[in-house]
Amino acid sequence: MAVSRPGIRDVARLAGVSVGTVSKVFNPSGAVTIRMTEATRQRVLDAAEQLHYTPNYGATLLRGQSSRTIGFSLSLPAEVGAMYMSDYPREILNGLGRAAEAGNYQVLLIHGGDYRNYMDIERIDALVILGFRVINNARQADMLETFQRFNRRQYPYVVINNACDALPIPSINLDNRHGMELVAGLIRRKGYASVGFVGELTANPQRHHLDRENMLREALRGSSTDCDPKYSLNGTVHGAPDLPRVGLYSHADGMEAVRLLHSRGTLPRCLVCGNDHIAQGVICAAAQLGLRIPEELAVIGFDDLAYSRFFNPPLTTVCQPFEEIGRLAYEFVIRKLAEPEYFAQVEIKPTLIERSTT
Amino acid sequence: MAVSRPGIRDVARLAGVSVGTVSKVFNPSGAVTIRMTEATRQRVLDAAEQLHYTPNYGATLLRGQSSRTIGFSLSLPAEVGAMYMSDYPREILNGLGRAAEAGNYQVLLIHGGDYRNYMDIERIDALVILGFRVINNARQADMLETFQRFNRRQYPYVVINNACDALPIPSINLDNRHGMELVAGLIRRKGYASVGFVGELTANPQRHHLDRENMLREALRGSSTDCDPKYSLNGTVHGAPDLPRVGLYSHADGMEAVRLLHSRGTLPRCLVCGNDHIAQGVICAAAQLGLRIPEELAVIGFDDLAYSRFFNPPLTTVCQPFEEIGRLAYEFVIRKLAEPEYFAQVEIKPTLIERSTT
DNA sequence: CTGAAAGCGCTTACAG
DNA sequence: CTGAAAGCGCTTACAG
Repeated sequence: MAVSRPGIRDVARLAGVSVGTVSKVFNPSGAVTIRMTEATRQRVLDAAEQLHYTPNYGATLLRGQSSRTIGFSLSLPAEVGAMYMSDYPREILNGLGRAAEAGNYQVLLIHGGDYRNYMDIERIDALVILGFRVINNARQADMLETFQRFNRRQYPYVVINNACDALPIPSINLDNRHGMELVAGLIRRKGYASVGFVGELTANPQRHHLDRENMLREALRGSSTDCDPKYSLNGTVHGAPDLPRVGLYSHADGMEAVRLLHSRGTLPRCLVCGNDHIAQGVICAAAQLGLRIPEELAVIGFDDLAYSRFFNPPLTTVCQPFEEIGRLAYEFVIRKLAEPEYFAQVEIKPTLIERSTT
Repeated sequence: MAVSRPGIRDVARLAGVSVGTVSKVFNPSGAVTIRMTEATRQRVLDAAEQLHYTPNYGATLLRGQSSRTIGFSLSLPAEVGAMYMSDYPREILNGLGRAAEAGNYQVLLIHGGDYRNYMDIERIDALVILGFRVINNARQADMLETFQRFNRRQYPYVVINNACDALPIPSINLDNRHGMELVAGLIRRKGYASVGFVGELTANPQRHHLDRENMLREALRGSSTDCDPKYSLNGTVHGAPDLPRVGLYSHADGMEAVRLLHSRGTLPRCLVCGNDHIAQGVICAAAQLGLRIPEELAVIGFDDLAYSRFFNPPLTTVCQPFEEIGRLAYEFVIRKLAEPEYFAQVEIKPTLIERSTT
């Protein structure tokens, strides 16, 4: 980096044009209304090539109005560690990344609490935050204050999985209730006699697991299916180890849940799982116990990860369109960039994918 | 962004100090040797807080020497699409990201061919490239030229899975041969009568699958195991569809391979798979055919993804320490940043994890 | 299109 | 520590 690099004046000198012209060549969408012939443009490009000139990013950023960068923040609770991308954040990122690429934006991964000031310093134009809703989040008060500030300044940001109920924030949320209604419909059709729900076996689980369990129970109201709580394990479980969170994976929770329910004699006919990781653990443990799926135990997941169709057996699950969600997040902030008053809370409808575990 | 934001002079005025002092507070490791009392520092911080001042990133970048940003590039071939992060890149990114976070660096995801000039424009301090070696890579010549330029300028970069044989480039590579020797050792111990290899069923597969098949065959030389090519499917397969690459997933290749080998009557006693995705597909298809694993068909994977231990049955596989590789990549470029002459080609030894598919 | 210049918001060297 | 200033490498407004 110590090497003295050519500047815009060097290129201008070599090409025999003014610096304004060079600037315009490298900044065609800028405010300056210089018009030039293709021959002039080519002469500038040739000179730049010859000198190995590239515009300095810091200077461009300082003078220009855009960093052409979108931040992506995993606002994880402290116990997970600030940087841990599991399967579904990765799929959202793929959708966001491809949309950004098409729009000539880059994606900056932002660790930990840093996301709070990247727009202040103009390092990013917009921010996509992936919410992570747990029962006890030490960062809740801090997030509330941050989002209030963002709103006051009309920053272009959006939260996927709204993690802040106390405030109306721009967000993209999955309609969990609709998802559980689809699941309940399947259970009624199949006529399973009993149903349980498996979430995370920890005192501080993600809230959507608790929500989904409640919504499932409500959707099954009036049916002949037995939903007694004894069939379910979700959150703090007496007699179960509080499983340490390893990254964002929860396969082990599914395995442990099956073992516990089985040993207690309360394994239901069908287990609905808070996500596909848990379902994979459930299938793994059930197979080890010699249970046939779906004849003796039906399993329903939630998420439809890229590889859930290759489970043994292939998983029946609720499909979240993750890449689509990533793309929508991109479009959301781009629109907000153009319309400072724009506000929305987008709701996404999941679908049900029936495979071989039901 | 139209709002006029407070500058360093505003803070200096309010705190009753010089701009140099403010700069030093926000830039403690800078070259200037201003010393101040804790009381002065606190006064500056209070003034900044009151004005909601944050240093402008563009100006800092222009004047300073570091962007404190490391680029991460997935140099995928065009047919995959420029932005597609599958399982193992994600795990490498997690390792890189956490190391970067600890070192106060950010990670910028770089799409497509852009990685070629991000160091030129000083947008990033260093670059980690994840190589993707296919038989025919249209970008090969371009990569060669790029790496030559990087070497000439002593840029801090490192390639994980060296994708450019024609040039000595700083790299971190897995010792595939060692991995396949471990696999061969297991096969000898188990005494499997016949062994095949399943890679990607496409005319343009990843080279490491072909390498691994060859290395396996060499490692089994002299054993009683039958390695006849009829048991293997890797690359172009006559009679098989050329499976379109969906992202970087290859589960479908594993499924298709089992169906084909089975219908031809050449399913071996043990299938070694080019990666765990293929292994998952193999298990899924074998179960559908009613084959018992491992009694009738043994399966060995490669990678040890985070969830391979939860396959049904849990997968025996060669373990790549992906997060460790990400961390090593970080340390590599940080060292190169400090020692411009530093060069290395690091080799990583995989280990064998025996679970229930053998 | 040119050419000379202001200024973005910082860091740093300098004289005190 | 202060205070005034140069300068990083650009973009842009201005007069021609």
